[in-house]
Amino acid sequence: MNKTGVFLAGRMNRPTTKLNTTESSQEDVDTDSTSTKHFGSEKHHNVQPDPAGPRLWTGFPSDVSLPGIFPHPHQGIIQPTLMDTVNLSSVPGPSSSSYHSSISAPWLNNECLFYNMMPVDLPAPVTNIHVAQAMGHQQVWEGLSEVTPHFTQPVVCNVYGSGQVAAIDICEPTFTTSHNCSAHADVSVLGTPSQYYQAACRLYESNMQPQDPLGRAAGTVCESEPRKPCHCSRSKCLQLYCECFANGVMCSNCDCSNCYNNAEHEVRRYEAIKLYLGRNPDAFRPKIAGGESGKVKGWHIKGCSCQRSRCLKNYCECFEANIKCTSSCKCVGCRNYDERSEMDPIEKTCKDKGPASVITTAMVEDVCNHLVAQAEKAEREGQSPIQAERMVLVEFGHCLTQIVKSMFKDK
DNA sequence: GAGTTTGAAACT
DNA sequence: CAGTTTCAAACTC
Repeated sequence: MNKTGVFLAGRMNRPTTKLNTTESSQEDVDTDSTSTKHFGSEKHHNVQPDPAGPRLWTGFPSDVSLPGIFPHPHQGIIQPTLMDTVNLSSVPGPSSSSYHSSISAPWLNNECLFYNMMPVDLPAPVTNIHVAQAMGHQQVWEGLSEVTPHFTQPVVCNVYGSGQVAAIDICEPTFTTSHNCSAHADVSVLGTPSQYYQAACRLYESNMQPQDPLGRAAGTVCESEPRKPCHCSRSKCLQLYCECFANGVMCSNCDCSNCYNNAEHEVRRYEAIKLYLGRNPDAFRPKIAGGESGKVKGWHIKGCSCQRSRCLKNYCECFEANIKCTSSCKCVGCRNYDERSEMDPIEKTCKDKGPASVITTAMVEDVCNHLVAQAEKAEREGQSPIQAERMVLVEFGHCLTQIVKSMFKDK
């Protein structure tokens, strides 16, 4: 069971492969075979490699000039007008869902994005710009948070079947409106899948560390705060059952057996990470939104599903996180509700509640804290008033997104 | 410490 | 998407 600080499981993009950590299938998850499988091999995705190379993107072609778009090969700007020109749903490919299998809208921190792409039949010439477009368009697709292109984190982009991957470190994001956004991108092609894994994991690890008051609670193997050891025996600590793995932490001083969540099993660990990110880009995100600042405790984005504990025992993720259940929860007979919010006095259930019970006072306080924190951050950094305002607005957008997701998750 | 209960994750 | 199984943490004795 995952507990406080464990990560959000949101919209699923289930692959056809399953994560199998049993002994009988260990080899399936090992080295080359899985690299091929998880990188969308021809076999797995029924896509034949293009003899001319990847059709979507292999980096910045030296002969492509994009004046005004990418000023130079390592400092690009994603133009807003271009973002609206590509409709991914209309792009032919083996699977429209697998084409843009994973890109997440960052919520609270600078964690790494893993972005997988299938080589599809895009009209030539296809350039890196299409990636930018795809990313921007996907952002628009994903919802409110996604239309705010807060690309503050590195992006690891894998072009399926191409044998090439790229790390995109996008910085200095700016935000104005959902149709007017830009981001500066530093893009470099990494090359082989193994390089991808290494880069992905580096970024994953580095960005899982606590970074700011709005960041996740979990750290990495190098975390400074003590962490409860896991006791996994069957999952090899490579499933989300394992708290360490779910928190993006390598097992250390745990009581687990047959653990693969360590540096000795990097490849397998990366495979698992990538698989879960492929299924769900938010797989390693905190389940508890906000709640890192002061007395405000945040809220459980997905909500609990308790049946018997009445949400009064630590079996309940909300209770254990010391937060109240909301209408996002599917619990029955809940006693862990915010008395300041509307709650069915008879059933004491969090089901089928309106926004009044979704937007709890804790949420409101939390949002306010976040906005203040953002303003203070801007002040510390000596940002201009306009930039400070922008930062606060971006943060507000993030908060709203989470609230909206909570409200409509089960609707 | 062993066994049971619980609910999230994984699977069908 | 609902039902079932698996898993590991929480809990009880």
